Amino acid sequence: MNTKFFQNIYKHPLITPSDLNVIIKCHQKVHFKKAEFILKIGDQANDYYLIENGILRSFVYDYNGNEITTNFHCPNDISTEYASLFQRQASNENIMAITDGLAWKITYDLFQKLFHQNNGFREWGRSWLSQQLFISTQRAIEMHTKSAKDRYIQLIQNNPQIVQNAPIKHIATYLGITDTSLSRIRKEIL
Amino acid sequence: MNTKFFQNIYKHPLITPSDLNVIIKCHQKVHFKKAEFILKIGDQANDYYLIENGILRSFVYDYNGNEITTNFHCPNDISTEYASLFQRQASNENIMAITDGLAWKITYDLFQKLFHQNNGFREWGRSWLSQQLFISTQRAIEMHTKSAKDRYIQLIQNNPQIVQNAPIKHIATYLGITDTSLSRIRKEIL
DNA sequence: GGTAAGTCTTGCCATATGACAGGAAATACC
DNA sequence: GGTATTTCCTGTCATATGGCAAGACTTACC
Repeated sequence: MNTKFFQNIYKHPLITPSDLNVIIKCHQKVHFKKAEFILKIGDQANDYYLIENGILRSFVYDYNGNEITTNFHCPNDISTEYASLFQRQASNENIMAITDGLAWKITYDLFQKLFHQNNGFREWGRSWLSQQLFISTQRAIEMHTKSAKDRYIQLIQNNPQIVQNAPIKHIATYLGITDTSLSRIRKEIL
Repeated sequence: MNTKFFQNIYKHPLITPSDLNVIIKCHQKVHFKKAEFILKIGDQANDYYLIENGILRSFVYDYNGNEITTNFHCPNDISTEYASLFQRQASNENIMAITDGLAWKITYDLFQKLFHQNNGFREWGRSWLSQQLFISTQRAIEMHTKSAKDRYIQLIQNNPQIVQNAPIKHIATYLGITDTSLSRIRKEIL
């Protein structure tokens, strides 16, 4: 059990070391394999995953049935479908592994218990949600203030592991373009 | 004091009528005027607003200094900058009134108090945040799966009040296009 | 090792949107 | 009421990206 790993994710001034121990105990080790589904559209998310290594990807389908990658989840990220987990609804996203990997999952019930029992965890939870909201808003803004090329360069700089491991077609839809265009952008960058 | 108004916003199975009364008492009436700043970039958000009537708009600046509208806030919406309010940081968005209006605000301290004292309010809060996150994600997806024209038509259908009250340039940046293009789209739709 | 399946690149042409600038129309202001 | 300001529309041309299809290349599999 790698305490540093959890410490890094559950970082909040109100979470004490003994809180952290309680929190850690609520997690369960999970190995995942490339191409494995972690969550399917229509199912209810029952847990969230702290990724220790490997990469996940969440995606939806557009009106033509094409996969649109909405997010990549890398080591030290938390992966889940918020609306499904926290509002107990059917998921509207798929989550699938694009590499083999290792994660720690926590169930909704245990999350719920911690959330109500532990003040620090509660604050952390709210802060994390609002942080995710901020990231999501930023992304929406960059989707139309930056060119596809700039967004790709930014991805290379911030998440080289994604660029190295994910197939071009998934990166392309994440960037909001076709694989054809991304291929041209790559050529241009060289 | 319009109870129905609050009831509609603070709708959650775990919020009892007496909870609701406590919650309502924490709010304070605020009138706002067209072009008034509710929040400025760099300031810390200290409250959130339940809008009873009128429209607010939040916006950022792109790398060229142009205003980009990130959101409109209509009657029965809650308006704030989440990251600033909940993570006690400087805001990275401006919020400005585009019409005169009336809102009810609640301060961070009172929100915080309710959040820790009241189970139903806490659940509502988390549910609301994850709902916002869902909306934000949906918007990011639609920004590249739908054409600007479709997004505009959708806006007309879902939020006619915005189309009627906001100047074209603000609607355009919200849709991710220029006012020139929006003008052409409007012409085409007729 | 050979076939099949999937992945990436490239060429051609179409289209949506942007940049800029001029003008019309509406609105604000003294 | 008249000037200034803002808002909106429109024309021309440039550019980014898409759609489609062919081919090269890689990977998986029996």
